[in-house]
This record gives sequence, C-alpha cells and structure tokens, in this order.
Amino acid sequence: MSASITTLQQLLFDLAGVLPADTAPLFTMTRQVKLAANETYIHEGDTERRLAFIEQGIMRAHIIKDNGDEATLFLRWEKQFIASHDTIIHRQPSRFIYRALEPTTLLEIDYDVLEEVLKTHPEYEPLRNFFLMRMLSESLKIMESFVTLSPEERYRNLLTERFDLVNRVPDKYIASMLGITPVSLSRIRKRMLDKGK
Amino acid sequence: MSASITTLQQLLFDLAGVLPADTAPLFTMTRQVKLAANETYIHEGDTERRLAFIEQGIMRAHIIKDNGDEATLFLRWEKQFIASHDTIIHRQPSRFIYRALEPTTLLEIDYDVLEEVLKTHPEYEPLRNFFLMRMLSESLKIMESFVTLSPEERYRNLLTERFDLVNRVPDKYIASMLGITPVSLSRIRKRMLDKGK
DNA sequence: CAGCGAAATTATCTTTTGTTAACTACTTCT
DNA sequence: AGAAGTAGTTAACAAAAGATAATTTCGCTG
Repeated sequence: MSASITTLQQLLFDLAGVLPADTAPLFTMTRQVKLAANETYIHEGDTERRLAFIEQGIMRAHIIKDNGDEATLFLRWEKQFIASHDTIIHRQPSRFIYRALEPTTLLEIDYDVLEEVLKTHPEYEPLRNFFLMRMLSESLKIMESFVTLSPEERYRNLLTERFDLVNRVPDKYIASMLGITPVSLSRIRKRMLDKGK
Repeated sequence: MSASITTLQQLLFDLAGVLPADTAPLFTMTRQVKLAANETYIHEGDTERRLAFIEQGIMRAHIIKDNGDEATLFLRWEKQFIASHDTIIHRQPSRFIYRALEPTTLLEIDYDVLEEVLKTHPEYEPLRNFFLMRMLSESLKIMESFVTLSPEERYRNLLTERFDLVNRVPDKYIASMLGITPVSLSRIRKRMLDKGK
C-alpha cells in the first residue's frame, strides 16, 4: 500500500467520514507512476485528463511562449495535487508541459474515470471539492502576490514560506514563476546580500 | 422570477439534467441583493461566507496593502460568480473588500446554507463543481498572463478579450489588476497610440 | 451650468527590469 | 579525468516602471 493512499484515505475520512475499508472502489482505479528527474509527465498536445497526487518529488508546469522561451506557471511538491487543467477544465489539448524536477512518485487517476466512480460513489465527492478548493486557493494566493508585491517582495515571500522548495529548484524556474528573468533574480539576490540581508 | 434564476436553472439542467421545476429547494434559499454604485458588498473583516451570481453590474475585489494603497485582485461582471474566498476556503475573516462599481444586482446564497441544501439534494452538486472550476480556470488564466506577458501585452490582451469591460471601469482599477501603477498604464496607452496602434 | 473633486495625463527623476554577451562554476556523461 | 553542456553571475546599455508632483480632463452634483 502506497503512502499516498493512506494519506488520502485519512483525508477522505476527515472530510466525509468514509472508512478506509470503504475506499476500494476509488483506489483500485488509481495507478502509481514513477518519473525520473527531468522526465515529462504530460506533453504539449496531450489530451489525457490526468489528475495526480504527489507522493514524493517536485513537478513543474510550464508553457512554451510565442518567442520560444519557457514560462513556469507553478511548482508542486509532496502532498499536493497536479492536474492537466487545459484538458480537465476545457477539454482542450494541453498547452502546458508537466515535468518532474526530481525522481518523483505520483498516484494518478484519469479524471473521466474519477467522474464515473463519483457517479456510483457520491460519498467521495468531498474529495473532489477539496482538491478544487485547494488549487483555487493556491491560484488566488499567487494572483494576490502579483498585484500586491514587487518582484523582490515576491521572492522574499517565497524564501520565508517555501525555503525548502527554493533550495531544491534551479533559480531560473523560480525567476520565471515570479514573472522575471533569471538575470533579474540574480540582481535581487545580490541587492539583498549587499543590504545585509 | 429573476433572470439569474432562469439562467442558473438552465445551467443546472445542462449540467445535471435537473428540471427547473425541481430547483425550488435551492432557489428558495437565494436572495436578490441590489447594490448602488460604489456600495460595498463584503467589508474587510466580514466573516459571512457569501457566494453570489452577478445578474447585472460589475464587482471589484480589492485588498488594502501594508502601505495603505489598494490592490485590485479581479473584476467580475454579468453571469459570473463572486465568492468571499477567505471566508469560504479558509474560514478566515475576509481580507478583501468586494464593492460594486455600477448599480449591481446579485443573486446570493450563504455558502453554509448551500452546503446544507447539497446534503439533502446532491443532484445540485454539479453546479458547485461548475463554479469552482470556472473560478479556478479564470485564476489560472490570470496567473498565466503574469508569467508569460509583459504589462503592455497584458493590457492589449484585456483590450481584445474584454473591450466592453475596459470601457466600463476606471483605468486605475485596470492598472492595479495588471500589477502596475495608473501612471504606467497611461504611458502604455500613449506608446500604443504613438506607434499607430 | 458652474464649480468641485476625482481620474487621467504629462513631466522629471530614480530605480528596476530586459536584453545580450562574456565569464565562471558546476554537473554530468562517456 | 576531460569535455560539454547548463546554471548562475556580472557587465553594459536600452527600455520600462515606480514615485512624486503639476496640470489637464472629465464627470458629477448642487
């Protein structure tokens, strides 16, 4: 039994009072996926509607801009959900690429399969709600940081809230996620050092 | 019968096959709210968990920054949902202020009441899913624009996709939503005019 | 319709970012 | 171990944004 299943069973119990023994219809439909560092999980143009819970590792979602450069939309790590949002929300081929930054283990389910399971087992519905709310919450928080903070403040924020993450991820992805260039992030770091932190 | 109810009944039928005649348990719990221009719907610190569908008008969500300035998180208009996300997602007093920019009509429901209704009428559940997905989709789109586009490109985007909106809303709120100052937006507009559009 | 206040523009100056390129420091791979 | 590629820093210059203040425009209200 994977550790993620235990975690999610506990979550399902907390959210909806569903006993672990009664979760078989859901978890028999999930698969464990192991990705090597830099392995792509979802390619540009993929149409599978994938939803996954990260057991171990870090995932990055990025898009190829018109000029050919990459832009990182977000990073996700242990105990978080990732979902190919273009395919799930809009039924469009994914414009985003989802790639593992470290050796990563996911517990995945196809969203269409999840919907089928939910039809016959509505008692799992709170779980869908939970991950939708969590993703929404995270997105709103990022939006908020873009309208209220300067790039330097956003970086300081990330350092205090996700220090572990910043140390596990190349700076260029951090910069992109903050909406700036790697050169600019390097200057921000220098300025912070110069001003005695 | 308000026009929003008809719209939402249609949506509920499309999503879940629920007939308008069977929607009374839901819509008897909703209230119509009329707001004057510049009237506040949700104040900073409010704890009510409000969810509303905009029948007519424009709503703005903003926060007071540490330095006292306002930052606009988003604007929402006809046929969109707004929700006091701090209270609904985190059960925290709202840090955001939701205010009408025009005379506005909402159809509101308390989120706790909605949850009660959903317990006895799970057939409405697809509606909750729908608005959560829509809000998530919109947030992700805004996040995407911050990591892939320059301020000028974000403004051009807004002009082509939401020209009507830009013309109904003071520039200073547009600027704030784009993450820049009103002065900077004014310069962007000038540059665009100079370069023959 | 005149006058008041808010919004938008313009100007000036400072700070920050983007761009490009050179250089350094690390990985990684065979 | 050596070579090759990648990441991060630094530099130099151009472009854009922030801050502040003055000025113009616009919309509302009495």
